[in-house]
Amino acid sequence: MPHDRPLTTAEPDAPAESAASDTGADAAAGVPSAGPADPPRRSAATRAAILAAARDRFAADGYERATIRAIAREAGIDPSMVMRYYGNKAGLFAAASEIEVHAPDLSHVPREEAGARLVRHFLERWEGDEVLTGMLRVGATNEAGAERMRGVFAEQIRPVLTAVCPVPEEAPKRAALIASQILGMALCRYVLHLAPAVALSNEEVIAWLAPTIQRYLTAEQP
Amino acid sequence: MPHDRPLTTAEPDAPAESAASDTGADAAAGVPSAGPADPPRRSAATRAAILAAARDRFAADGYERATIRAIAREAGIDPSMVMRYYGNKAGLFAAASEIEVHAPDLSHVPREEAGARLVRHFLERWEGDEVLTGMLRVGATNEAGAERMRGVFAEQIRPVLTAVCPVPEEAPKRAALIASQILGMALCRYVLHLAPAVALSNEEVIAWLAPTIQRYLTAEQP
DNA sequence: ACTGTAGGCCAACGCCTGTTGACATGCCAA
DNA sequence: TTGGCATGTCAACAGGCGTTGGCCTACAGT
Repeated sequence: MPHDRPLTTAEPDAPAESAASDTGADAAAGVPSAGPADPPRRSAATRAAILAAARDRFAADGYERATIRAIAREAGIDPSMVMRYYGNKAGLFAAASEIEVHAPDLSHVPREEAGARLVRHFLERWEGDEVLTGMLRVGATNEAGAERMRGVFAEQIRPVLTAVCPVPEEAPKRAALIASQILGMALCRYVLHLAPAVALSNEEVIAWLAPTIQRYLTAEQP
Repeated sequence: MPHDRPLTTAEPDAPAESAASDTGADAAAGVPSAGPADPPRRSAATRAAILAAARDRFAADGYERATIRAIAREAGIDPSMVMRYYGNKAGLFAAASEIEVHAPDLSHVPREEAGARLVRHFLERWEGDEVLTGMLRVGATNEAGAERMRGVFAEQIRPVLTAVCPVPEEAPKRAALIASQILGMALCRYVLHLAPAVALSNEEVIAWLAPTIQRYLTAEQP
């Protein structure tokens, strides 16, 4: 049963070079010139096109239904190019699923406004970037997607809350509670399309959820 | 692109009979003898085995990765039997994904205990039946799965809350809020396996979530 | 005892998938 | 000018998928 290891091998050999030649692999990661004197690779545009198409297809179709052929077609290149630049499908996903949540700095926000601030930020974030919805989709079915979401939680959400948490040891627990409410609302609105959840206005969502988040963040443990 | 209509055709021709002979199709739905004088079909055991295996595979692997061949293997029969009894993969999924949430009757529960009661019920429900986790998984990626979850919400969750809602018109909105928190926690604990969410004891979850649910249920609109 | 039919298996179909290797092209340095 | 190498295309591979139709077996009604 080869599908028992969906793509847990993504990290080890993700940016695999088929030939030992690809020195400019980081160009696609957002750092155009990090090496000592690397020539601006002509393939940068293609890499970016592949990555954009991959994000699009993964977000819309999930991991399994998003095919390399469809991604290549959308990027306007041959499927074999995807393999050359990203090794295999798992490697492509690993590269395409790097997401930035831009959690707001709460240390200069009045304590009692933190909840509303958080909810509003994530609401806007979610509606402005369908990749987040896609990650939720993939994270539910695919182990690598789930791992990516755990990473985002640990590296981007938890630290922000730890900074404002009176008792830092409680931060992970409180962060998980907050994540559960925010992800749950995103799931109902943007993935499941639950009618009453979709019908809520953004301001309604904020008004209802902010006190919840506020309590998870600052109330003493029950 | 044939995968643009994943299985929205599930409902129309789900229990398709290949030959016009299968009069006992409802036997698998839990009603062993509903017809006037139907002979107890010998195939009932096979149908049940297929259904059990299908629930298992769909829940563990999601819709796309759960293959008919694997389901048949687990049920100990030939893949073609699945087609005979359930028409196609979409029909099998439609039959296998009928879930009963058994939402508790809240009309005889003290108003202020309703939140805790709900959280406890769903927590136990979720831990006792991995099919619920599977539905969450499938609902995130697959349109038919999402439709099924919307159905469960509309037919099993909303009515229970409408019965105890002071202003019945607000019931859908409040039900959606409650669903967002409960599904969100289930997502973090049982699907994403977010470490701090998994680490929470059931009593902790209840203590934290009950006031939230209670407020969504009974507080006046903000 | 005979026969119709439901239950079940087997082998194959056409299609799509991820992945690979051979081959063309064009840029850049020597 | 000539070589090497990055870029890219094409065609094919092996395998898995959902699905189909034919064939065998055994039970039930007459």
